[in-house]
Amino acid sequence: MPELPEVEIVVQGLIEEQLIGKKITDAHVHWHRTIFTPKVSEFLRRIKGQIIKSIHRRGKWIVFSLSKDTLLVHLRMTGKFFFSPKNQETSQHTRVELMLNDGRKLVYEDSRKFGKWHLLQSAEKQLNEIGIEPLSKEFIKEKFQQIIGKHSQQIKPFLLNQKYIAGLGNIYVDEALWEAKIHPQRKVSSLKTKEINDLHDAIQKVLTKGIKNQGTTLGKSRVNYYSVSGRRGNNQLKLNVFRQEGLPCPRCGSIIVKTVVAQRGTHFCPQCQKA
DNA sequence: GTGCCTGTTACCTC
DNA sequence: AGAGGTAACAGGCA
Repeated sequence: MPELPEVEIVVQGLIEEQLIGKKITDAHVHWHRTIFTPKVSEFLRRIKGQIIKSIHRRGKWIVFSLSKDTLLVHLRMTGKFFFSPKNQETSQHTRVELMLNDGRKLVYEDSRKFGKWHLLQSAEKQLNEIGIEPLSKEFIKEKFQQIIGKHSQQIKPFLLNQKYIAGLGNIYVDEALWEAKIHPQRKVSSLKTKEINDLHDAIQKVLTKGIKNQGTTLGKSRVNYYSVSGRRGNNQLKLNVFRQEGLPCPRCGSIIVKTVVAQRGTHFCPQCQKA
């Protein structure tokens, strides 16, 4: 599910729902392996009584600054947050609940159980391991050229690797490569300066558009992406290549194809994006 | 029912 | 270093 735009909308939703300033009075963990660090018993003991001071996004991580610790949450494929009245019955896919001092609870649901929580004294180590924020003012063309360097890898797995650029996933990588007219299997080292610059702009364009459209919600079921307030995104209606195989390319009219690159379903226009 | 697919990442071997 | 495979899981879909 969630890539940078979706995580950004989730963070905005948590803030809109007035989570900042609330105290965590208690916590329930229904699936122990969601809590990656520390042990569940210590997690419960430590998180109780802490106040949520601020919330922001770094790559695909949600970063909660608490009174004493930092809580990092990665939604992976199907993680989602919403608020419920404290006495609401726990639903099937609820993995963690944080009881708040305002009569509500913050519910974390994750049907596939891939999501991970870390409660840490400092999140520096985890957050320093990931690459540059593509929507930050530091992400300028010269910087991107430098990051691209002379890697021999294919461009698609390079962009998916969080240690180079933070926050891109399968949807937005396919969209950005289409936008920049670059074949997903081009070697990074073969890209010309013009192509790198085009790709830089394309990355910012597709992410900004995703945020503007409130994220991408594929399919109809509950396991897909929904905002904190339960809204679907709209970006799935605006995609140019992702899951558009068999349809005409919006730019040239050739038929969009789907292949596998780096074990991931990959969509591109064979006419606009030459190998 | 069966088998295949999925928006993420970590880990393994070659 | 990087490619390719597998795994963690559960549900949707043909």
